[in-house]
Amino acid sequence: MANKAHTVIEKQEDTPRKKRALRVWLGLLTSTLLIEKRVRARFRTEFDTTLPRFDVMAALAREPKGQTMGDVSRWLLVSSGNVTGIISRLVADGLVTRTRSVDDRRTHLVRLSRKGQAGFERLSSAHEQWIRELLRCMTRQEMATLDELLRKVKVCLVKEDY
Amino acid sequence: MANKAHTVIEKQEDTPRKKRALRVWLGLLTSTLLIEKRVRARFRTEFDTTLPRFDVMAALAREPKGQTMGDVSRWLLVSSGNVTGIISRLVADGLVTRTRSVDDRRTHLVRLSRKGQAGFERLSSAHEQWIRELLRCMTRQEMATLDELLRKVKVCLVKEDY
DNA sequence: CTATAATAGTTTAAACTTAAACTAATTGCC
DNA sequence: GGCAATTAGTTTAAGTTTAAACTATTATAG
Repeated sequence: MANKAHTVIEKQEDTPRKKRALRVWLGLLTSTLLIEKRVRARFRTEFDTTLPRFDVMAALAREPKGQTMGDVSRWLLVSSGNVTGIISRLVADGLVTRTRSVDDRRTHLVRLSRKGQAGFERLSSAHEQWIRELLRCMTRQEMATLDELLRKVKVCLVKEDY
Repeated sequence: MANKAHTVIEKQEDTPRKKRALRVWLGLLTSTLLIEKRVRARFRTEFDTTLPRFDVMAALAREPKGQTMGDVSRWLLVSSGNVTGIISRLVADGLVTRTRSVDDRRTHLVRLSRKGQAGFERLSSAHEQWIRELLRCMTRQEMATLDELLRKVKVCLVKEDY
């Protein structure tokens, strides 16, 4: 973006190798944003809830026995303060229970309430259907390749930056 | 996530076709989040700025003659209220100028100031370098394929949901 | 045992984000 | 011309997000 003085037209084909990684990154970002926008909108209009709430509920649903705030924070890759806020609202709505652990009184055991479980199942199956529809025009092979490449990206990231 | 009662172990290989799209979506989300986290951290520690500020400056840099708030909002896929806030802070910092248009007095012409241009060039080249490093272990061919598939995802999205 | 370090969470301040309501200006229709 | 509909942008309220400071608890070192 800084030094394009030497080339008036910037076509996709002649992208210099320098910009290849940048182009992949922008592609990732845009695809993700577009899907996110649609999913957020449907959570709001069809279920009057939000994507972050769903994400936290999905994390909790993985462990019916319950888990700590830190588990949720690490799984979702967000800060612990962030989890505190969302969990608090879910608890206030009766969808989640939070109980102080007895053996380690620093930690809290959080889990979906019965109401939360039922709610999550409805959200989850709708969500899955939305994603399937959004990616409907991708072939099985394309999705497999994309999945594989994305997995490699994640491996790269862990390898590169510490 | 809802109905995994019939299978205790969930391996990646035997993911039912139902979950393929979901898996791709989670891969997209996670890769993007991981890169974003690293980029945010470096913008903060090395330049004391934020990713959204950079995004807006990058959008402005595309049009040295200036553009409207709406142009920026549409380019970045974010709400106009969002752009208003970020631009206001950039203006307050002397990095951006905002002038009311004469011919259509509803619109504002926004553009990088000289200081903003200079600042953006530094941010931009560092940013490009970070991304290149983060994706260093991806081969040229892998990046080309990934780029192509992501482009197709975007086409899908536009086609599917209106 | 006790002081220190490390850990789990919460709180706080600031920024980001959105949708919805709102203001101001322009366009279109008659 | 004049009024309705549209458009550009801002404002508002609520929620999300982060980093940093803080509290409470547990682990560790001597």
